[in-house]
Amino acid sequence: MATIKDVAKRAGVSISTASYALNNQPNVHEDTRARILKAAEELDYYPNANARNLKTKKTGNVGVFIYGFGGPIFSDILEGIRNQLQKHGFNIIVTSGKSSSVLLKERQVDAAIVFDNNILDEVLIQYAKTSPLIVLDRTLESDNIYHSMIDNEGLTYQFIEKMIEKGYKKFSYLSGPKDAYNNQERLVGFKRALEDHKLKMNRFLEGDFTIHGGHEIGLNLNIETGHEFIFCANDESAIGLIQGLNQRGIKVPEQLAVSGFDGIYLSEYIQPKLSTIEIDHYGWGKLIAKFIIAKLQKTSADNLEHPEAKIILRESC
Amino acid sequence: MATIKDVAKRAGVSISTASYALNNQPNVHEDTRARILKAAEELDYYPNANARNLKTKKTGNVGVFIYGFGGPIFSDILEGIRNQLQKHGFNIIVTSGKSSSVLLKERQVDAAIVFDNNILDEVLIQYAKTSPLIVLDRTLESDNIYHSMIDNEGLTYQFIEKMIEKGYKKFSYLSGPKDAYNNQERLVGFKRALEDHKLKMNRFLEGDFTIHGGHEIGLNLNIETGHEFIFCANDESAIGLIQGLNQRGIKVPEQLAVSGFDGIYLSEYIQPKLSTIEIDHYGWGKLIAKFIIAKLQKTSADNLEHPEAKIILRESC
DNA sequence: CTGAAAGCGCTAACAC
DNA sequence: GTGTTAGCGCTTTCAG
Repeated sequence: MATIKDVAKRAGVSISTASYALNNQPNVHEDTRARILKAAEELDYYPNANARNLKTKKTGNVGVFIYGFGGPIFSDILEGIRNQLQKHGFNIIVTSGKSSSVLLKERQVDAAIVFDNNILDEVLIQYAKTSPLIVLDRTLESDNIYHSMIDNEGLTYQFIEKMIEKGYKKFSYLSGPKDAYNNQERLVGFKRALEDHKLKMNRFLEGDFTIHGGHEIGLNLNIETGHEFIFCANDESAIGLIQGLNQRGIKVPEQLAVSGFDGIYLSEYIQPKLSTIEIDHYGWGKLIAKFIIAKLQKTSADNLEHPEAKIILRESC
Repeated sequence: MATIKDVAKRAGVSISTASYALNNQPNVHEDTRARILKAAEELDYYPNANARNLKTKKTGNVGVFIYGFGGPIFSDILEGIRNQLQKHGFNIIVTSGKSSSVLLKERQVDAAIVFDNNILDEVLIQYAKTSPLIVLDRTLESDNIYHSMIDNEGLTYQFIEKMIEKGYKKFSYLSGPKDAYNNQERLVGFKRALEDHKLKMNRFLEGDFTIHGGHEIGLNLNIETGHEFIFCANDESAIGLIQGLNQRGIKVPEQLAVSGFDGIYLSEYIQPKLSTIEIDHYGWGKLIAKFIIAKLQKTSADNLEHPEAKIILRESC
């Protein structure tokens, strides 16, 4: 690999002049600059990131740490983040699992966006001592740590209230994993809405946020008398549930009403089309990235906003 | 941030001794080692990756470069790759878009796995001059570049042949984007199978690999007389197609047979269940990662295999 | 078993 | 406009 030294030698200048030219600094004679650039070109020179980063204490990378590569949610958020980041010359690096803590500890990224419960608080706090950090799935108060979260509780509350107005009376909850932050908050909103309207939860169905989990339940659920409304903690569960019900010939929403949460792409393509609480994930990603960029460039101190959401009533309830 | 110098000072040893201790080298007295480790602990010391990488010319990172974060395929492959990589102490870094070329050029990763048509051949060739590279979506012959690909053509051929044996005679093709490698190869296999059995393609439907694209077609397709078989270039198209057809009350497979390609999770959860060519994406990812690890550790020179696949006949044809 | 010192490739004062 | 040089934080010879 050619180094800046090679370029300098070939162009017949000193290393520093080469560096200046290569970094588009002024104060380099045009002819010299041209010679240097040409030499770099000929040698297939590309700066060594480690050396540069070591010196400048910056990497130009922003890390996104997620708990898994799967799922329709992350892909939208990631695309939103990427879009903004790359517009401003930052690289997006996404990782998951053990690698996350390593990259964080080694500071391989200038800023971090975290959506992974498995990363320890202390790792985050330590990281935030020097670099901005955004957490999306926990409340962790510390300097340099910022939050942006879905208003799970409020949105669920609103939604259930709307359904009550619509005449539903018998509400059940199909949950996500017990330890999932989103699930917990949604459940709180759900319960609170019912309480405030003097209703109580009909039954609690334990799911896992997956289509598979919902499907199993749909296949085996005993259908009660009285028009039941199953609020699913996310769209995937709801989709699986509906598929299972469909297979048994149970009509949604006629015999059983169902709704989801997230507003994933698929929710429009099932039958009946899923009613849900739609989160603007792509926009959320952009929002987050914009904030990070501002922080890194110290341009401003905007507030980090929360993602936009709206209730979408389609056919399933 | 504490550096190794701080640790050494606090432990009352030289920098080199500190380095040895921190890197679990032998030849350090246990007491000294303990003192150093304690100092490191107290100072929240963590090695600076850039300095280390600059010196060792290694990063411990393997990059995966994909054309987008969406889609059910990548998530499985990525999980497979991650699983293996992390088992062996490597980090997975995934990125997309402009960042890909940057990370590649700057050699921020010790090895690369590429599944993104947008990255230029020359960038890859340049990268491969020093580091192993696996391409999954193009044929690019060069030193240090390895391939692992789905046998798109062969599998499609086999599948169609099987369907011909089953009695189908009228085959149409629902494509992916024209420029997608996978799509092209599948089409070749499709046509060849028909030719070899003296049949010709009934019609060519232009899709885009998405549920949405398939759905539009399903909604608008004019149903011909004679039992038509629509081979979809991927599962998502097929799923969309079936949903569109369902909405119009057209029965699959009774009135129209459909099949997909990929074997995504969802394909089991639609009605009718989708018949498809299932690729073991997770296993593929593991395979790829294993090969990379061997290369990086120079353990062996295994051949890089191709992903496993099998034909899954469910209900849609 | 421990320390001194060179050097990885680059940036950025500082001098001229 | 250009060159000299220190030094980022670390690993690793080489001496002792």
